[in-house]
Amino acid sequence: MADGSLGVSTGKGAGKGGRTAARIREAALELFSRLGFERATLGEIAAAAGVSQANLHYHYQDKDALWRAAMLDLRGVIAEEERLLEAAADASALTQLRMAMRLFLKISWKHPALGRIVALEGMAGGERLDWLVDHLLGPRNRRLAQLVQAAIEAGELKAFPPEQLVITLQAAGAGLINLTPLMAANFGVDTGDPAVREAHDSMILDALLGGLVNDKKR
Amino acid sequence: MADGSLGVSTGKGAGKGGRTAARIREAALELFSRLGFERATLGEIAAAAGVSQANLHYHYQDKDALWRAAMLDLRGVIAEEERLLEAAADASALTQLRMAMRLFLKISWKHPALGRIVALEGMAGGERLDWLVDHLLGPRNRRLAQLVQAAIEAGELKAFPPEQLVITLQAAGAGLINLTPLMAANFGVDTGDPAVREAHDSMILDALLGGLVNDKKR
DNA sequence: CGATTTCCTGACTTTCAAATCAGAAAATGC
DNA sequence: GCATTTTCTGATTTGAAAGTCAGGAAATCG
Repeated sequence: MADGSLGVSTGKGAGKGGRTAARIREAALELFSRLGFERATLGEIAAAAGVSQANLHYHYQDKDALWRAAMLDLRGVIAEEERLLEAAADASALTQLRMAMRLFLKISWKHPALGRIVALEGMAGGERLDWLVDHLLGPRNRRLAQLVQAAIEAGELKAFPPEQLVITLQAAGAGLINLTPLMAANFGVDTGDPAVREAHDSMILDALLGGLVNDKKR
Repeated sequence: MADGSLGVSTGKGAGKGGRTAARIREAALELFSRLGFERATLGEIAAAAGVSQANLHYHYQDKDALWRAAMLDLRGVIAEEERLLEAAADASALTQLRMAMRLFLKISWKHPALGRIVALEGMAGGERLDWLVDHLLGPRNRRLAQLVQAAIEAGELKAFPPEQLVITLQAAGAGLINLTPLMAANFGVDTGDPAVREAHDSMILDALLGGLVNDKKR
């Protein structure tokens, strides 16, 4: 049964096969998100996963299907974020927003593929972006925009267009993480260094987000 | 044959040949920066430029050479930025930095290809990124980092790692511009709208950069 | 155990884009 | 005008990656 049925174990003897499919998706996610859809070849993905190239076609019909399956693995990441945020639904909008930003940074360091995919496909447009908006990004972004809107209405945040603010905060937060190769090539800075990461997070939280807050509330 | 309509060049003398090559580079820059090197095909570029695919190989040896030639067209953009900044070399570091940010936004709206290229190749790494750092990005980024360093030493800016701040400000400033297709797909927002652009620029300048400045200087 | 299904691979075919080439068209020079 | 060079194109070749397939290995089941 080569239907490429998402990581969830189907019970019975899916032990080995499911793991192989998962390894393939992991390798695919890494390469797709770093290089983009066309630049990442099935040969590379197969090699990274330690399987034959033909095996990719056993588990997934074609390259597009593999791409979608790999992207769906990120749904768990988004869901976890949502779960944690809902636990704080009672706090002020600004507090929730700060928490969302912290979560976003944490997730971006742990799963850099998500931010890279947004950047890659968000610039290119087309069918894959539409698919991502439908299946992964749309609800999350709209929810965050509502949160920003609420913070503005509560007078806690300067009045900028919520959609633009959401996207810009994400771009600012994920920028350095996405641009790890540039940091290395241009400055010799290693973003794997915990000191770099901490400096980055406090820069985003203290400085950037701080600048958006209404002075009277600071 | 095809539709050789483009024949009549308005320019005189050596106008035609140079103009054709320039049109090819323009089309190449747009497509390379939006889609990335491999996703952009020579066929598309040729069609966008209104010439045959073989013509691309007449003016440029191969796809790589065309890519580099298209990138070099951006040197003029960088040089212009540098020229304007040098005119204000006497102002305080913070003033220069604000000016640099304004310039960066203006340039990013006018030449969105530059920001997209940084994002695309800066994420992927590899030979093309190294080439870009050597020929286009390196000096500019290091100069900006020095400016930030000076502003910090003058006590005008909070003390964050200059390289990280430079990259993050660029990511924040170009984020929405790069992600124009995402803004359209996810929110139906058209970044061509002047109102959107103005709101974005003031958001970046007032809020984000404002947040980085030392309170005592505000 | 043998039978059956699931999983996986090497070898092959197809497809598509990059690169080449011979020569036509247009510009330039005499 | 004719000759020469430059510019450009259609047709073709080349190469690399996607996709197919027959069958082998391994797990599962009676």
